[in-house]
Amino acid sequence: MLQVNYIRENKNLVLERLRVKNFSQPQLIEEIIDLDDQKKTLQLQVETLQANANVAAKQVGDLIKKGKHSQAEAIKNSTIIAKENIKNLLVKINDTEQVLHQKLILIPNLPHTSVPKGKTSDENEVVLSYGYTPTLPENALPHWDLAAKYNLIDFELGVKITGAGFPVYKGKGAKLQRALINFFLAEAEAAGYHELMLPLLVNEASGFGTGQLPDKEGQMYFCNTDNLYLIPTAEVPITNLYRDVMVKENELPIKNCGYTPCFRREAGSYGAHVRGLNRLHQFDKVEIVQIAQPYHSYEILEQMSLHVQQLLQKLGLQYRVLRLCGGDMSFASALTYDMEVWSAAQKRWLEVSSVSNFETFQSNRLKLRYKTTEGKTQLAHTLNGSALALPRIVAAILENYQTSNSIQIPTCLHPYTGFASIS
RNA sequence: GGAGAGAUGUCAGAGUGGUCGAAUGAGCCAGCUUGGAAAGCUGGUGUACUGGCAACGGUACCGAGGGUUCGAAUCCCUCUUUCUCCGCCA
Repeated sequence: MLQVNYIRENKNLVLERLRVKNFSQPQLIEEIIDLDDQKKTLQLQVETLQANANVAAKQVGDLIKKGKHSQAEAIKNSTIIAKENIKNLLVKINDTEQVLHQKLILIPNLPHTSVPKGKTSDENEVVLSYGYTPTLPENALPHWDLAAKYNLIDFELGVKITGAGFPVYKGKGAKLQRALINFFLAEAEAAGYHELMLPLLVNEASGFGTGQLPDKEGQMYFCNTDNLYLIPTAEVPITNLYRDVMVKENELPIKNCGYTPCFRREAGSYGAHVRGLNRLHQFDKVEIVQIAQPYHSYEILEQMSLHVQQLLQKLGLQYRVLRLCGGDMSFASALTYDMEVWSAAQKRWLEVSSVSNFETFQSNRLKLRYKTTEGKTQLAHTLNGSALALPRIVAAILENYQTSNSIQIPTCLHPYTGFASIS
């Protein structure tokens, strides 16, 4: 959520930046400023009345103490009208604020100046490519066939007990999952992240704090009886740990990480491109999250991007880094890098990580602030990234490391799997 | 799930319907003191919105939301949450 005062003071810049994100309702900016003006006028009125009422109430107290009851009664009567006015004005202010808020939360975050213009993922900018395309054996298989061939993942069993998109990992397939999680967590810890184990269900305030609500309500599973949402990413519980929190500047940057399953409804996405592990309703992910001073956040974004890239390098996967264009970025992000690995048998890029700087967009909703060493309070910047999401990594490992009769496990995982190949 | 007791500032912890943004203590910051430190002394020390060029003001906030009242931290209602006891349970 943007700050009203920022919008007011930088109206033209805001409008220009929103064009990069292809924002379709620029008139909202003017409406927001108008509503804020109205609110201020009303607030000034009501506060004047309240100040008078406070004085009057004090006078009544004094007069009663001095035994001047008739004078006290006179003042009492005179305040009754003012009270009515205050009440009405407060209702008006509340209404205005609500309309203002409703409009404000429709404004996406402003993209960073380096964000390319563009409407679709075709216009994302390839920042760098790394690694070589592996040479596969003649009869190379896509990962879903490999998963069946080596009895690693059972998609049909998942359909039976839950539904499509909830695979059952078996034997070495399950162990590979556990190994990847441990590898990712160990790497995150080595990079200075503090490990957390988190609730998988969150309340509405948390969903709002990180921007999933109201924007992506339909993407989250919802437990009606208890009013809780299943988390679509560990970003939600981790970042919301700092909702309504004031941190000290010398504590920054705060680096947290956590492994969680992630639940996404992915309503309306079916077909060949979501086959196998390409898109799931439940998947595992290690997330890294940082809270930083505004003047450090872009440097930190690069560090986080590097951290993710190093994971991919250690896994020996060919990847590329994209800077998302305005049209492909998320609502809340100011700058996002997507990492994609090459899925050699499917012959396509798979997104395995997304690293974003939200600047103050989340922290304004969260009321996550820090006190500078000079004693000023200001909103912190929040950043997060997947490091990494498992299913597509597994897909790429299975496909890229296949031989005609086995799958070789990347060396960095051997200490975690306890085996070097699957056959 | 049932019964009871709580929720006050950074923390601990007072608080009679008016003099309460809130005692007291600790912490923290600054100054004095000191060769330096500790102790001691003095002063300061919440957040949000808002008026004003500023100096300096105003309003709101005692878990959240309503209500009673001229006036609410204090009384009433609802909710959230913590603790204790009982029940159930991995």
